Amino acid sequence: MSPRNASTEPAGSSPVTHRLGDLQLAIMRVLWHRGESTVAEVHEALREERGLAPTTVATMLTKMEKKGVLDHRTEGRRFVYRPLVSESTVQRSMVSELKERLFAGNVTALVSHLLAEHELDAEELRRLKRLIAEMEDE
Amino acid sequence: MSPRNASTEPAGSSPVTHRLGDLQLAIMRVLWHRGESTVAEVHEALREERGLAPTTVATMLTKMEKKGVLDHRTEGRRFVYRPLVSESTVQRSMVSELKERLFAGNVTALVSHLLAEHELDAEELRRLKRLIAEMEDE
DNA sequence: GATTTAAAACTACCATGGTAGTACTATATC
DNA sequence: GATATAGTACTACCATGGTAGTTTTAAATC
Repeated sequence: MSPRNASTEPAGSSPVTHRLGDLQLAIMRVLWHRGESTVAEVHEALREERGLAPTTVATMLTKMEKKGVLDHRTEGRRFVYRPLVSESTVQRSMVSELKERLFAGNVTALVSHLLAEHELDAEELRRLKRLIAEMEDE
Repeated sequence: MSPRNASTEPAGSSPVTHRLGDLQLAIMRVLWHRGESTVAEVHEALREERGLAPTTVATMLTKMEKKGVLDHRTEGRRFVYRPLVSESTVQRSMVSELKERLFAGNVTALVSHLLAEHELDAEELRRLKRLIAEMEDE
């Protein structure tokens, strides 16, 4: 149940930008949750929220494999896909990109924006305050 | 010096997603800073960091105008462009999108991620704590 | 062994962002 | 008035994300 799945990070990987589109992210989410999945399983997992053709999912998986964010092995006649980049890596790189592009790299500006424009309730504020406090005494 | 520039927000505008690419953002930044600019001025402003052909900038401006994020008036034979969406609107919509896609809409999760993975120094932490405090007594 | 069938391979589109060359046009200049 | 010129218009390409149909292949079943 540990969120840090270091094994999904290849050692000497190229400086891939890990920028993923919407469907790609949805697919990765499935794989991150399940560890690995066949095309049919991914398709089924996305059925409700997207209702895509199975071939669409398969095509995307192929493209993503070429891109290096996932991998597959063969099991009988099915492909079993597995993520090659961790969720936190993708989060880090996509958040960094946004931070750079939209806030000139200023983390504080981004956090301020979040506090000001994305309503947090009292509970959430308290939780964040605690988090910052923990951050501080380290 | 007020960051809330409501005048750049059209009243009954369509629910445009305000998703901008990298160059588009760079161009908007120029316009946000200068208020308005000719093609040549935008081109010049981006010369150092990008070194694009003038026509590239012009083409992009045309595409962006069709998309509705900016506008132009004619001055002599030059076009003078002006933003139609404010920086904070674009920030809000792009940050929201990322939050949705990557953190299942959970603001706190995103902020936590920022605190954990994007090193803030003591000063920044203090500033954020103050911000949260202000947020709380309102 | 013949046939159904499930799975991947291949191919094809479309939209958008990014990049830029070429064509046109209307001033400014000689 | 002819010409140089500055600016926009038009056209074209490429990459990537998204979507899916058609073809091939190999295994399962009769």
